[in-house]
Formats: sequence, C-alpha cells, structure tokens
Amino acid sequence: MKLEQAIQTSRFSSEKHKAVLNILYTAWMLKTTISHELKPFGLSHEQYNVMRILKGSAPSAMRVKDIASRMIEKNSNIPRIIDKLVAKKLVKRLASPGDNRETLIRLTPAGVSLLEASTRLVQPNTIRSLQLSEKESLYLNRLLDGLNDI
Amino acid sequence: MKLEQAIQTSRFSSEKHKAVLNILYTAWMLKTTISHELKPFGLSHEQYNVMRILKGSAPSAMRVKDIASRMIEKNSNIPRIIDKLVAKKLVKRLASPGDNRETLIRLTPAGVSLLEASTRLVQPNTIRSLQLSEKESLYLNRLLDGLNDI
DNA sequence: GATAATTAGGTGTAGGTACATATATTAGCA
DNA sequence: TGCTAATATATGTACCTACACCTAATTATC
Repeated sequence: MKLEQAIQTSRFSSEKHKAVLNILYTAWMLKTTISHELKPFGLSHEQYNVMRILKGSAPSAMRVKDIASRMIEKNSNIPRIIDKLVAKKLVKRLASPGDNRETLIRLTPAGVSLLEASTRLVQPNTIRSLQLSEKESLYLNRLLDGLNDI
Repeated sequence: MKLEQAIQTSRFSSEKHKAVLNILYTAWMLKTTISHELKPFGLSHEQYNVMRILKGSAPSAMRVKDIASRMIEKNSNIPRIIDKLVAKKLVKRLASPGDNRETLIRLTPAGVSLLEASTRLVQPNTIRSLQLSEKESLYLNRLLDGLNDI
C-alpha cells in the first residue's frame, strides 16, 4: 500500500517531508512483517536480532556491550532482552575470564536450532516483502548512505 | 553515520538485505531526532503526531478511529495516547452527538499553542536532518511507493 | 599504592507497541 | 420487535524503548 493510502492524506509540504514519512512507514511495514514471521517461534524482533548477532560471532561468546554496538536501535536495553532469552534457555550468561565487570553471552544448542529454523522462514519472507530489484536496492542504499553520512 | 559504521558490519547477503537494514536504521535516526526536539516540550513523538492530526481537521473534532487511520504506526494505542494528552489538558474528549459509542477529540487552546511552538522547531530540524535534495527525495519516494504498492 | 575517574552491566520508571479481550452502543434482519 | 452481528472505544498484559541512575570492577593519576 502506498503512503498516501496508508495515512489517508496526500498533502505534504515537500518531497523531503514526504520522504521522512515514507521511510517511517516503510520501516514500520518491515518490522511488522518480521514480527509476524517470528510469532510462531515465540520470539520478538529484538530477541531475534540479538540471537542473529550472537550467531555472527559463534562459537565464541560476546560481551553485552558488543551486542549493543551492532543493534540497529541503539537504545535497546540489551540486558533485559537477554533476561528473556536466558529464561527460555536460548542463551547463557558466562563469567568473563579477564574482566569481572563483563558478562559474556553465548547461544545454547537450543538457541542455535531455533535461530536456524526461524531464519529459514523470516529471511526469505522479509526480503520478498521488499518489492525492489537489486539495482533499485543499490540506488536506495546510495541515497540512504549519503543521507546518513552527515 | 553510514549503516556499516552504525552496526559495525559490512557483510550483507544482498543489496536488498542491506536496504532492509538501511531503512530500519534511517527510520530510527529520524525518530530519535524528532523525539529529541520534542523533549523540551514534554511531548513524545506519538503524542505530537496525534496533535498534528487533530490540527489537520481543526476546528472540528475527530473520532478516535479517524485519528488511528492517519497514524503511520497502525497499532498505536490511540486511547492511551489521548489519556496522556487529556491529563496535560492539551486535548479534550467530547461526546458524539450522533453515536454514543464514539468519542470526539479536540485540541484545547493550550494544545494549539504548544503544537505551534513545537512545530516551529521540530519541522525544520527534522527536514534538515534528512540530507537529501528535493530531487533525491522524489526518487526515494518513487522507490518506496513502488515498494509499498504490493 | 590509595583515591578518583571510567567502564560494564543491571535496575527503575514513564511511555509505546501489539494484540487479545471487554463493554457499550448501534445496525441488520428474520 | 427482538435477537444477533458489527462497531467504537477502552482495558489488560507482555514486551520494548528511552533514559536516568546505581553498583561493582577496573584503569588512571598522582
């Protein structure tokens, strides 16, 4: 659905103003799609992101602060997301050998399995929901990279 | 800041995959900018959006359901956002003359003033934070409109 | 080597999202 | 007319963000 239909208006003060709303709306659509796919696995979007990040450095464990630095939404409260994952036995907290302030986090075998099963569904469906060719995606990325390179 | 720096990685399985993350990241940046501007006014991003929507149909009041249909994030819980605005005396709940199921919402004079004052700051700073020309914005909108026109 | 500054992680609180459910009211229709 | 379905809003709950603040541990500085 186009932005105009989604928010029932076609009055924008400029193309830039419309672009702001369009980015916010598209992000909401993507998040909704991802969350919907994850629901059967009992995972929230954020829990899934933390697990994906852990997978990226597996089999070695990661510090909480390094997980945080890879999150898209920088104000996510990682300790509390980890609490939820620990309660479901999908990750484990370990003591850090070198620094007692740190906590190391590692996926459990159950976590690895659930992540793989959910990724098989989530990844292709999210990609498919984005109706852009690779070439269009490249152009979009160039626009947004310039935008963010303030 | 570019996406790669923001999430400390440059491995993406495709341009489309990167585009998904780029849209999510850019939306987060925009929301953060807007929320930061609104903080001195004691308003959240969502409270501000509801007030902007009400302003659009002022001086006539709006039904809760019509406010909801104009929100970007469709699952926002409008009654509770209105609760907060009522508590701050920025909007008023009125009985609907024709249908007792409905509640009509109208900005108070205090609400109008606060909205005008905050918009004077928020609008230009948000637009400015988006580093795109009008022409680039137009192209971005075309890409995203196609994307959403599933 | 003692003390201050910094760092890592966790907690408290206010506000939001997502979604199921409740309540009241109106509309539809046999 | 009277019963059912649909509608409009509100509420309950689990999880999340944003951000201030706290504690313990480590590093820096003198």
